[in-house]
Amino acid sequence: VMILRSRFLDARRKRRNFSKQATEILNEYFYSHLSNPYPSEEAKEELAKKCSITVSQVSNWFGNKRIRYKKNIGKFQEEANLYAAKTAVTAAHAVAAAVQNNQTNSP
Amino acid sequence: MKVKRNPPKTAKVSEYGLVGPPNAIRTNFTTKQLTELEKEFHFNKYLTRARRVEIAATLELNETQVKIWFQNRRMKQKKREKEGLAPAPAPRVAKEVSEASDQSNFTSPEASPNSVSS
DNA sequence: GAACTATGATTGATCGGCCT
DNA sequence: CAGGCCGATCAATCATAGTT
Repeated sequence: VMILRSRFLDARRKRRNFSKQATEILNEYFYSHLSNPYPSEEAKEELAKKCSITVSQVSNWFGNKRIRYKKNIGKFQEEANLYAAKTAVTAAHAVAAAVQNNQTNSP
Repeated sequence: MKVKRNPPKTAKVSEYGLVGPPNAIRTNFTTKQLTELEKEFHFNKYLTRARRVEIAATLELNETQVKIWFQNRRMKQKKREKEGLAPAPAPRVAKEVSEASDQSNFTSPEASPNSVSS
């Protein structure tokens, strides 16, 4: 009878899911840094700005993501591949642009 | 009560090798304990050795638990202060999908501890 | 519309670093 | 050198939003 679960002191816990694009940005960072998914304070601030959320929320997101990812890597495999591919495409575009720029610039 | 990890700062955490101390129970503080701790915190943000011993005895907690509670509590407060002071960047995200993001954020942090024991 | 899942937030506790 | 604090993180859990 001592184990009381009067833990609902969190009236402010009115959570709101992040926008689709915010999640997109966060996942992109997470999967492109999968070997070390620990954004620096600066990186967090940047992400926060891009996602229109607070730095704390970015921290929460990464904290949850890291734990949940390692808890069940399999469940996130699909997602991982998806973002890996996306990053690859982005990189390819960057390379292409660089090449183009190099050609028009070198006599 | 130990969860050995290896959060790499200057290394890689590649394989999240399961660290496995079988025991690691997260003690649940009772409402009374939390109330007392909170009360003490508002009196002093920092504890003296003597006060810590006293509180630990009164609430039936380790000195470590009391110490840690205060540390966490201070961090919590700091976070709150920081959060509550600059939440209104109103960048017109003039793009496609973006629902109304209302943030009734004002300078009113704490709520009242309600203990509605059944 | 209940049952289940996804997800953001909270928090006791640990880790490493720094300071006293 | 021991002990405390800070900052970041973990890990389990809560409560709600979104699915089925």
